[in-house]
Amino acid sequence: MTRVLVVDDDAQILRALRINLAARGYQVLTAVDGTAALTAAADAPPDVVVLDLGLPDLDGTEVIAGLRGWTQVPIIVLSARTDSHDKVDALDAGADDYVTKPFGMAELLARLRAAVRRASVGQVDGDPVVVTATFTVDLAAKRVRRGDAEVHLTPTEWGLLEQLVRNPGRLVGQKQLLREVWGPAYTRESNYLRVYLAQLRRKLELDPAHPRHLITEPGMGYRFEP
Amino acid sequence: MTRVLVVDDDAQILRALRINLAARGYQVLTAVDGTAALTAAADAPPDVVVLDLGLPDLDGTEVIAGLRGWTQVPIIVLSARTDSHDKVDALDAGADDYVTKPFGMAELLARLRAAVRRASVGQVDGDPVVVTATFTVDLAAKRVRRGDAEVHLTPTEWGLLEQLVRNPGRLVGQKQLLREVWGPAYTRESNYLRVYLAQLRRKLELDPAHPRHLITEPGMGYRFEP
DNA sequence: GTCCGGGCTCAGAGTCGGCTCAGAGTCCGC
DNA sequence: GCGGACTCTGAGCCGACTCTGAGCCCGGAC
Repeated sequence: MTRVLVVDDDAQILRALRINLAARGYQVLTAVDGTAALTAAADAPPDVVVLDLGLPDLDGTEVIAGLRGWTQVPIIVLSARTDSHDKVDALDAGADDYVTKPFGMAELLARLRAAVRRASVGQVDGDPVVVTATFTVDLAAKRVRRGDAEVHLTPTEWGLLEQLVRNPGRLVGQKQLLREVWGPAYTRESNYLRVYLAQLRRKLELDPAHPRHLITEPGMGYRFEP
Repeated sequence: MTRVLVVDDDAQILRALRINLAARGYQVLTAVDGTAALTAAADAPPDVVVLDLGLPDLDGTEVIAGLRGWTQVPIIVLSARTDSHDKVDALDAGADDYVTKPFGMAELLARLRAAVRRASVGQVDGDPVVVTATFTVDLAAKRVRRGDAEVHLTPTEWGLLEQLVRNPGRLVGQKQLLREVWGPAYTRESNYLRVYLAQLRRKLELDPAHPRHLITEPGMGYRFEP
């Protein structure tokens, strides 16, 4: 469960955030001033901090600095100040995001999700890959593996596969494929597609005669089925 | 140098951003529509993307999804829409931040700094020394050892090796290598690559004719295999 | 049943990209 | 001004990739 530390001296806002966050399955911790926030965070490190800038005891940037001294937890700043100077200060002090009051709850929640997602992807280091039952495609590294073995693809084969994999489950038209891989002058050479799709299937499919992931849609185009 | 890809169909904004970013030491790449943005990013991966939502060809969330399919690069969305619904959609699609037009340049720059800082903390991992079976590369000290002996590299050789070693296991395109080592005017001189890769292999590989770490991907680029 | 169009497979020809080597040009330090 | 290192260029060779054409299969139309 994701733990959110909400820091605000306004009981109204605290209440509203507590209810909304709890309803969405977050575990909510609260603090009403800067020192309480710092001790609470040190006590039980949260996954994300929502921090109001107008605290009674400490300046907002001090709280941010206090947290940043030892943790990279995402910090979303709330503030009534719309002055760009305040925003710049808070962000440069180490905040991740800055939302001005009055704020929409939907937007705040979306920014919260974005911050948490970002923090969590940073932990797993691997490249994002598309996986099927028989092969895996690493779009960033431009690599394809089938089981343990690396599969070598030619530029054309890779271009074709990339187009299909970038639209998982969706039908990609013949013209579109031809345009993206061969260029706009080749949109009628649909036989190229047949030849190279056959090669891809031979390299990637378990049973090339009955493909399960690189599907032909007769007369229309092709589809990659994850 | 931090590379920023700015995507906007408004020439005014493109110009303003280019000037402001370049003045602060960023390297600026631009694209005027979604497909150009996706190919530009695949061609030369930027460190951060500034993306306008109102593009002529693709929907903003499609561009975000297209990037998120293979990279975790920070995406800052620009938009004239203030509707919270749009913000939620963009953030949930994978954007990192959402700035509404008209925006203050100081604020945008601060959010940009925040996004880049965040992305860079995860990367610092470990020592800047890359080790393979036959040689070791110390990126910080700019030294290469092969067994006990120090190997001397010329500036060009080093630039090439550095690019490859900084992307271990990943394919680095010919254009990208040429741009990074020789400059943007040389992106077609792929014979340079052959000559210098051959030299590197002669200096570093056990069997230069059958390289195990500096791999050619015909028609696409080269790959460093740790 | 026959015809026809779209799709699959296979094999061969031509081209293109990649490797190697050697030599000329250029830049820098002494 | 000289020497040496570095960078660039060109030629020959080779292998791989791309394209093309022919034959075959399948399903639908007549």
